Amino acid sequence: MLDERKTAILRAVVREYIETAQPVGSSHVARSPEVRVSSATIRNEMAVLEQEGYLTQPHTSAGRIPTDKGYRYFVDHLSAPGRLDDVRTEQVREFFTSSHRAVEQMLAESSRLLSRLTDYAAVVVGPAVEAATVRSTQLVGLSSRMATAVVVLSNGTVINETFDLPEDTSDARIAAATARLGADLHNRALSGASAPTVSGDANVDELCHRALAALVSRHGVEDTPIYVGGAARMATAFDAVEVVRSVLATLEQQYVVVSLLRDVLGRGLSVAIGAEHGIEPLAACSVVVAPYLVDGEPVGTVGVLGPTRMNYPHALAAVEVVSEQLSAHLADVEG
Amino acid sequence: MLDERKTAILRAVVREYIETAQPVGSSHVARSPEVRVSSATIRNEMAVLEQEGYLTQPHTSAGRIPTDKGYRYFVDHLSAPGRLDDVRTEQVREFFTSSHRAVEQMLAESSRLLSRLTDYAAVVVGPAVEAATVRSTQLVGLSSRMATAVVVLSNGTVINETFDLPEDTSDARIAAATARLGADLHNRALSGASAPTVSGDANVDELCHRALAALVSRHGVEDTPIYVGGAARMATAFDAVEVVRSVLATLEQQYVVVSLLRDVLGRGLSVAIGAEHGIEPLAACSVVVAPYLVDGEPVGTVGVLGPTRMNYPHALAAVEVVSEQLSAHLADVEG
DNA sequence: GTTGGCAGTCGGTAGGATCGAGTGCCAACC
DNA sequence: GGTTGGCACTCGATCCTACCGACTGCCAAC
Repeated sequence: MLDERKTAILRAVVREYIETAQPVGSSHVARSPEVRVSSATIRNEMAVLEQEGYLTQPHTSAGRIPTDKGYRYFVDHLSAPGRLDDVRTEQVREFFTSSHRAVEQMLAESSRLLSRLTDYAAVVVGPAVEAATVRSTQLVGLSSRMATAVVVLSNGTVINETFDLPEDTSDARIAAATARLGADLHNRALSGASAPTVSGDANVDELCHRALAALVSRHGVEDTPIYVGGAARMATAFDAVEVVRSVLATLEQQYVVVSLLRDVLGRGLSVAIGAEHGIEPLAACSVVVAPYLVDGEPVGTVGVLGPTRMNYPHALAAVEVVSEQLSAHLADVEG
Repeated sequence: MLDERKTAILRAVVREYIETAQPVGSSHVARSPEVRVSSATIRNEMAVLEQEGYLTQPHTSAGRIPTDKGYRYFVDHLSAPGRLDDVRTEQVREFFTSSHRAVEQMLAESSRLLSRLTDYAAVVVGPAVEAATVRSTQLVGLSSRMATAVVVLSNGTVINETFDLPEDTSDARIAAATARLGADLHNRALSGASAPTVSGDANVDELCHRALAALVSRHGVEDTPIYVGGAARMATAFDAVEVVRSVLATLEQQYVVVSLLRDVLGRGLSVAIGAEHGIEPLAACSVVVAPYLVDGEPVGTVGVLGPTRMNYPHALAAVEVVSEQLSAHLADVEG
């Protein structure tokens, strides 16, 4: 735990660095009104803060910048909760009252909204397939050889997969299989679904089996869809083109992002700073995430991805508001 | 039309510049085996090529780089058709024989494949909703207030939208509306669908009306989904971070990309170089596109987006192969 | 028409001087 | 003993200069 003066100095350094992206020196800190000692004293304190790992120097004779540990202390102890300004709050409210699209589109647009609010990239992870139950199942023949299986889940999402038809499949058999699957799956979780009970017709059984196999095998946790909004803003956040490239490349790997955001699903509004999340190409990034809830249960997450020197109070406020509003509007769907 | 010698020189300049990204001087061209004159002669010829707008100098005393017009002449007259090497061809074939996902996933993965093949960003525009007919319609109640409408189209894509339920909607009425919509829409194009014929039940009519309104209003040409693969590779193609940012920002604007790729839908395999496509933020980019066909009709497009100094023969070959394979595999669905 | 030669241009790089923001340390001070 | 002003020192950033080298355009000779 840091004493009051170190606290004030650390806070001033973090604030200043977030704003200017320049290493901050003792004289800058001395100008801050909440620090009432001379720059010499500040220098001494900053040296201590560096020894203890809260600050670092890019090179001798430069100012200090916060380390991951420094940012961590800042978000845990030094930053006020943070509120979204009225204009932005209004934006969010207006967005959610006017938007009435399918759940998938709503999530995609939420990610864009969150990105606009914060000027960082935003990520939304869709509701977990496992947690939802099946509301409706439908098999539709597309050609003599192929069909598609469509499932509507209780959370409002729709998943579909195509599969090959067995020989000699008639429309009647597809209808029969639809009915059978509907009965078997209704109000059950898709993930737990086993092979359907055997009917009299081998062809129908085979149909059910293939449809179910296609659906289950391709909609596990790793396959949960993600929606990335404002990826272009990463290019403004970092000036090293190589960092931009590797961050964007990582964002394209759906399963990495899903597992990253899923990790924090149970923790409520939270922050992962720099290397904390353990994904090496994103070591220069911080993530602010919050789950959105349906019936009090977390089912998915929204998050903001920015440089470690992101504006945490603002990002936290934005993520919180969006996750709340999203929860409220998804509750309409599920309620 | 250029004489043979100018042709050879222009070709050499384009090839060299594509490879090295450095302005190429007369002596470099002289080293090319297909040019059998001295560098002095080449200098004269290059001066003419510059006057005529095929080449330009970044500054005096630098080599020449091709202009958009120069690239245009190159792709129209100077480059061999281009074949994909065997390893890559095999990759494509393997990809398409092993991939049996829903149409949407197949398109998304195709964009990633194309990006891997070329090392540029790739874009796939989904099949036009207008061209497809309805195979199946289903309304599913999600809560007492909301329902979702799911439509399977003949091209294998599935679209869905949620809408508010009127008061006092029973499951029976939803079923009735499903049946009515199914009858009205079956084998028709969704875009041409008008309000369904009036039934005896006002609530059912209202249901049909709302479902149809939600579906039609949000699935026009502008709303066609796009799949962008390998956007991160734009960061490698350009070193100016500002260009990267504006290109990525443009790629996020779905309707811009859709209209860009739709423009060339009827033209077969084609190339838009630099400013030709008229989208200002993409002036530093070229696009190689080809439609994919179902029943001989173009329904969507695949394309590669790279810097104007992209490897056109290679990109053309890759786009062509992928569009062909995609057509063939979508034919399975629709056939 | 082609060519070798040559003067001239100009970006890029290397070396050197300077500047200034910032540090660590120390002696003096309260 | 904690705090402070002062001071020597460090080191990146900036600017200048010189220089190199890759070009070009032009011209006279072939």
